[in-house]
Amino acid sequence: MPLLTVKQRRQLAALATRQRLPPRTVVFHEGDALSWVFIDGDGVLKSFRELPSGKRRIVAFLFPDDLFGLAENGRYVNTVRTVTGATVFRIPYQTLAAALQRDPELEFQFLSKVTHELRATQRQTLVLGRRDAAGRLAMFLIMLERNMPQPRRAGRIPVLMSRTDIAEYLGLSLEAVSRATRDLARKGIVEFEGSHSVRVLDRNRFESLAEAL
Amino acid sequence: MPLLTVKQRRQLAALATRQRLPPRTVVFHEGDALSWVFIDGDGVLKSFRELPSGKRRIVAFLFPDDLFGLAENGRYVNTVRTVTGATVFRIPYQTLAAALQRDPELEFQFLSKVTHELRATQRQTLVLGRRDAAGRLAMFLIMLERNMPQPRRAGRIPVLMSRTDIAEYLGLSLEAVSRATRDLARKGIVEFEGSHSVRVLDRNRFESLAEAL
DNA sequence: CGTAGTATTGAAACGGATCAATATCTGTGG
DNA sequence: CCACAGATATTGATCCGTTTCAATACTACG
Repeated sequence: MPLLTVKQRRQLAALATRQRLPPRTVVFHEGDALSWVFIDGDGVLKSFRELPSGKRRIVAFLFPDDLFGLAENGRYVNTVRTVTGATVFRIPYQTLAAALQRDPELEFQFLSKVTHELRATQRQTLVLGRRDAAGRLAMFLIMLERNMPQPRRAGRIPVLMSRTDIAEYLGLSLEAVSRATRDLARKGIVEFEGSHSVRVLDRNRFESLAEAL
Repeated sequence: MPLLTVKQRRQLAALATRQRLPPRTVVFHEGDALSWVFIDGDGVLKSFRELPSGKRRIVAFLFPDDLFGLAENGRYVNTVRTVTGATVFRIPYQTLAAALQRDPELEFQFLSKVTHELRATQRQTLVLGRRDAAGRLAMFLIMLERNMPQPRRAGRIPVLMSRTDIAEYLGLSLEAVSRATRDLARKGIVEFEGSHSVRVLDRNRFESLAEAL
């Protein structure tokens, strides 16, 4: 997933409004009328659904350049909320639809982005198919590593979200996530520096655990 | 998801090759070089991945009008194989890419299709997030019902795939699927007529079970 | 009609959920 | 700057459902 090209940025800038959002800000709610489509310029957000039982399932974490604002029948499908502070680009849906009809190249960028989201979601179904908490966590950490901004310092992965968020994403209880982190550390595969930074100690075992199932 | 319009069919017909495939035919393998993009015209297919452990995870079932042939770095991401006999439309990737650059309206149809696949995959993550086999199965059956061809005869849902396929899709063991079907039947929620057709007996309990988690 | 794949059922063990108690972190106001 | 409160995280003990292993039944196709 390359960053946006200069040209794309220019095209988008003409259509979009840039917006700075503090942490824990709701961008839109599930069921709201579709009015804008968004691109994450910077920061992490989560896209989730509230279930009838009161539980919450995070469908995706959104990283820079990710497209979001998926709708069905004119209504957003998920709620989106910032995790960290974030900058988003907001494009009125009607404006976007019109621009896409006019500009096939721009449209192709959007097609690529949606395809990218599709691949990411398919990968998540693989994660959720696993039965073991430690394996799911390892896959999650690798996903974070892939989405890490530039300076990837030797095996140090920043974990911007809470344990609860991770649990809701991995389909595990908070406790299971906590225990899985402890287990990975105990086995000497990773090391936690505070609860929001991980360092990979044994890359081989880390990756083979992730690819195990 | 509406069927293709007459116009779309005409556009596609100009680009695509129609192909009739017997049951259990591999369309392409994970890792093969991307050469065509496909649309299911008729019949059911499965898109899956072989895991290092030898296990298999079905990422999606494909129903009429579904687009498939997702690739990354020029290689297919999943293996696709027919479940029933099927008719597929096969479009050379290069031809398609060129056509999309020329025809924004056609491109928009593809954008819609990919978006549709994305929604479907997100729904599946919700299914996989559940812990109870019976609930997952109920959601699966409702998904089948939604994708059923025209003549939806009073609560009778044809189940074209094997128990094993269902298990690989739901992230359960074969045995768990078997027991879940038995449980749904025992509770009088559905009734099986042979193992490849279900009749919904108690629509209310059926749907509330599916929406439970 | 037989055989190979497919499905069902039972018994036991494992792993995660849940409940509950305690610990740690974060941000706010005194 | 420190103390406090609320949220977040860790750890322990028990329970429950699914996996696994194993044996048997079904069914579809040649």
